[in-house]
Amino acid sequence: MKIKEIAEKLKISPRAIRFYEQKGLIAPGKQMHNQYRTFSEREIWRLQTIIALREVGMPIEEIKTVLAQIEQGEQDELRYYLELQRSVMVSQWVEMKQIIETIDRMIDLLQRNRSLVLDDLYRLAEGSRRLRELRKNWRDRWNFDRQADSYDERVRNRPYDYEQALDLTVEWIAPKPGESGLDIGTGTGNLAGRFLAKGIRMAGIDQSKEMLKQCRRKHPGMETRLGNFLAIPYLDGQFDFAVTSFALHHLTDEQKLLALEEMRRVLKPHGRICITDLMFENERKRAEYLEMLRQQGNVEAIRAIEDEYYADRSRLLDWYERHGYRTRHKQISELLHIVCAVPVQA
Amino acid sequence: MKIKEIAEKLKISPRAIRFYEQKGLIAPGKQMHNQYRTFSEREIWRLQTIIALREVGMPIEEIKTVLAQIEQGEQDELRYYLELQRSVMVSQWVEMKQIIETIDRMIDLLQRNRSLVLDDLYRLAEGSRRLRELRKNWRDRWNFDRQADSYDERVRNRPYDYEQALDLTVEWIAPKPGESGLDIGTGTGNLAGRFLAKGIRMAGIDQSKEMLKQCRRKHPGMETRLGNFLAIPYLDGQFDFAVTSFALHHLTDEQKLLALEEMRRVLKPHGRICITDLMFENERKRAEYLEMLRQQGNVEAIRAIEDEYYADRSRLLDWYERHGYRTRHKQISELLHIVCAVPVQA
DNA sequence: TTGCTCCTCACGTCACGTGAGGTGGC
DNA sequence: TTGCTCCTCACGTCACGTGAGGTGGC
Repeated sequence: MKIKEIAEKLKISPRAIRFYEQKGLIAPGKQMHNQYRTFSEREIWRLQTIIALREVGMPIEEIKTVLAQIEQGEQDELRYYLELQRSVMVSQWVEMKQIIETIDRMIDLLQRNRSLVLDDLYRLAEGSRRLRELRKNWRDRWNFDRQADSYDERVRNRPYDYEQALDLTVEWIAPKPGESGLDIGTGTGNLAGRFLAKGIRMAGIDQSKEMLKQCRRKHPGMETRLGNFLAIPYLDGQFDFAVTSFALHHLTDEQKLLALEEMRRVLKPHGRICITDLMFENERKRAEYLEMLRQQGNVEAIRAIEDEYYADRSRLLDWYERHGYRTRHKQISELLHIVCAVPVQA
Repeated sequence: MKIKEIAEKLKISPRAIRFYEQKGLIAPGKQMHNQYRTFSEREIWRLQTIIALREVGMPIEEIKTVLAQIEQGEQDELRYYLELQRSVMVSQWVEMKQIIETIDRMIDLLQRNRSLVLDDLYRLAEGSRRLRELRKNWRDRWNFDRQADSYDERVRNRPYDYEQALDLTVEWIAPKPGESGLDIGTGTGNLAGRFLAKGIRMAGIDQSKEMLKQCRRKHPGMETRLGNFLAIPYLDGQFDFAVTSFALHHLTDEQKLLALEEMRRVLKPHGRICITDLMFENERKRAEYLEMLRQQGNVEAIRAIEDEYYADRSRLLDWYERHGYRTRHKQISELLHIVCAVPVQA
């Protein structure tokens, strides 16, 4: 088959095909005397795969990697790359929605004021940018992939009442038969597993591929997706409840609020949220606690706290109140709290 | 002020500022001997405006136009360009959601099949592309802006029972106090006006700026937005009902189904939809009608029909059924039908 | 003299689109 | 000879990022 023929068959341009060749994704044969390209069956399925992956926005270099892995029989990698691509697209999708909301506010502003309010427009843009950067700055600072093997063990050795907290989380959520829930930052699935044991359908997201691998091994019935807390890889309104344990302290307080918004987005209208994590009652308690550690000379503990972002519980409660939730909370141990929220029925 | 100072103040790069100068958006003074740029108050507010509009994705050439118009006192144009930008962003947002759904399906496929199914992936991508092109191919073929002045008059002269159809639409929707509705392709607001008269909050979208201008004049209390039927410029779940009259026949039958999906997206869970438009009961009736016209030698009427896309009512009803709606319909005159749909309560 | 700020080219990004100019087979 | 398909450069896109190499003022 010559280039024009497949170009028409696959509905792409000959130029695109040549470009893929130039980038090393395909290597069609060339006729000796006139350099015409000839395409074999193998080149054609390669092209089809390229087109399929380009359609969902995957960059050419990544497609190249995927093709090589397929040829080596490592076909599971394809799924991984698609999951990665999904999380990229969801991030953009969430950002785009935020931009649309910003435009809405700008137009609203122009409509309400008779005089021109360019200053206010600029201020709206500044807010929008700040949100964008909050999202962008959330990176995998802690290298979860390498932690995956030893995670369960390390967590078990922690001084707080891990098991008890997870049990209470399930109790407070009180899942009903037929409901389905989402566990944000599911890790190896310790919290989600408790819901699964009660026959509840569960999905879990995590930023670490390795964590999810272990999670799938431990809980084959669970759906797992690779994704970002600030751009949860689900469309709107899918779950009856969302839970998260020992994950949110990786986000700054501002990012935590974005994460709450994201949780709300993927929940059904009356979906409930439960956060089980390390936190302080408020800023004052945090200061007092740090002061105590300083007097004890416990430099290690101080560093541990300052390295992450233990929540300010009062800010969480405040957010819930402003967004029409009724909350319930309990301090499990020195640093461990549970905060559960249910929307007030309209 | 020198370049580094404002760059820091406005949180952009000096390079960006120079670039805006090169593109003619700003013209800072330059010091004689060393060519250093100096920025006056005027340049600073220009920069702020540029930043605000860039933040929402407006291209530089458009920003240039907007800036020129603001300086000439035509400040209403800014709102128009923001509306345009919103409709662009919403289109991309809707497309991106579709791509995410395609990725979801691809991953699902890979999970379910043990062997590699590259063929099926390609087929999914083909479907995705087809939808993209359906959206893209929808253009303003009829130049509504120029029709705006004479629209009401021309419509009134049409042979079908315009007024009666609109009245029945309102009756069937049966709006309750406190509800809010959306009129797709509102034109000069003739249908929306009937709801407004009953004290119902209404929003209207149209592809024509001029139509909307007239609409706003006729109905000051109505919210109007510039936008595309296939990417309605509202976020999800905003309205109790959606109506559309004499608009959908500008879309092909396939595009009509996309438009229905878009309507459903912006409706609350139990939102209802009413379509009042030119259509045929089914393909057979359409053929018979055209045959009749042919026998009458009515070339004019045949051309009018073939130039647009009168709906196939059976396909609409079919779509509603598959998506869980109960429908009710009536033929008003030879070509004019009303189809009303309410979701079956779960 | 050194460090700092500013300047002007000019190439790179990403996935192609779009010519220009030329060759081989019917 | 003419028309068609194919080929290889090579520049353009969009909004900047990133040097390189150089100048003016303290």
